Amino acid sequence: MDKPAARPKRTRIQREKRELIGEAALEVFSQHGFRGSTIDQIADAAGMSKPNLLYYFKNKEEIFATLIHRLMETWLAPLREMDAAGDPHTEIRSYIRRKIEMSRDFPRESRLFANEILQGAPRILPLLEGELKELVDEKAAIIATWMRAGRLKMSDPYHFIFAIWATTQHYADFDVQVRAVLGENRGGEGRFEDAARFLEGLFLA
Amino acid sequence: MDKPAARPKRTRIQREKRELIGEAALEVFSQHGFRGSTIDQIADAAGMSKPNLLYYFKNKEEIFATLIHRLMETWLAPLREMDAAGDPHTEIRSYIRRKIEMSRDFPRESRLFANEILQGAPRILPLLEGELKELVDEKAAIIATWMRAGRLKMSDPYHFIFAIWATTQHYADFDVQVRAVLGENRGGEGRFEDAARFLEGLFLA
DNA sequence: TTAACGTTTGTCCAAACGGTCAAAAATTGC
DNA sequence: GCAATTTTTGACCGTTTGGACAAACGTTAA
Repeated sequence: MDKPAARPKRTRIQREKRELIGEAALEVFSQHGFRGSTIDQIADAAGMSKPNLLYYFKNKEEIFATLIHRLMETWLAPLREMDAAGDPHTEIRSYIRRKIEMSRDFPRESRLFANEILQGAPRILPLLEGELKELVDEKAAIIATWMRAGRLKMSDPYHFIFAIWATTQHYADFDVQVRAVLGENRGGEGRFEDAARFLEGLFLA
Repeated sequence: MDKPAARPKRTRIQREKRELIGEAALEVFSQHGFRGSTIDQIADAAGMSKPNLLYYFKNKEEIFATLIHRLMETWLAPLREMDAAGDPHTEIRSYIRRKIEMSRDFPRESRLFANEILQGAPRILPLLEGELKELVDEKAAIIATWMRAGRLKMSDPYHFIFAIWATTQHYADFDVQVRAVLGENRGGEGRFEDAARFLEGLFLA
């Protein structure tokens, strides 16, 4: 078994700077992808020189890996909260709400994640096959129970979850397209609220 | 007004080679994105030398632009076919079918497109605001008519279309994740058929 | 045969990029 | 105040990359 690579003790400055770099890297990576981003761009965005940045992260890969692994937790949190003991409609509704809010408030994170998956998830495939699959298996089972009990319209719980992911994240990942199509009038901030209402209707018919 | 840049007359070899390069470029670009792909990779995939490739396309940008513009037509075709005179349920069902089939049969095209949008659609934004918006406006109006006539469940026609896009394309763009979650048993080719059935149920409830 | 034209390649270049290093500057602990 | 340690930087290096170019090769038709 691998030890979890004893976390190096860090100074206050190190913690702060790594945080600052993470924020800058999120901005840059989410806009240009891994290969499209340069260390210089990230260093600029973080207000420091390239060698200085490389004092805190040993290379570009490590910045990206740190970012995306931290992101996975945030990303799965809403699904984790889905409670077997709760009311099905309420649970699904608030899951959709939370996911739409994440698309509205953290579009960069969503795009970073989408980018990684699009490229074949080279860095997080094990997490998808392990942690994510287990979580989805668990929640799909709950949803299946709800459906069998007649408390939710019958359908395939896995594809049900996929559909919620796809539709909610669409508003972050394909934001440009959504705004282009909605145009001036309806493309404002209200689009997230409209989307949320539409999706509740769709999934809780 | 701009003239449409009088198309240069091409020899048979030029047409064939440009086609060959397009196919190779689709393979490479859809896997690594624009910045992540090199002209050398594309040339290799097309079985020719880099200078040879650059004899047919003046630079990397032109290869990509040609690809994505050609792609747009294919991509919008299914929506174009939606017929106001047809039966609403039949029309929607076959639209979903066609879109799922495209995800299954042309995942590279889907990913290339997703990549472009994710980066902010730098090369096709005008098309999204023009041609695409017009098409969607037209079809959303048809759907709205169907809804008002009680022939389709009432909802927001724009978000209805977005949801179909998001869910169907999800099976191409997030394929790795879908397969990771479904696992060995259900992750086989049958997943597209399962998805199609699920989505018909979802959208035509 | 040869001139004209289309195609292919080896070689080369400048810029961009990821990353190193040693030395300077700032901070911390005593 | 001073030594030890941490942080920051300018200069530098090797590699990759997009692209240019001229020369060679092939094809066609008078």
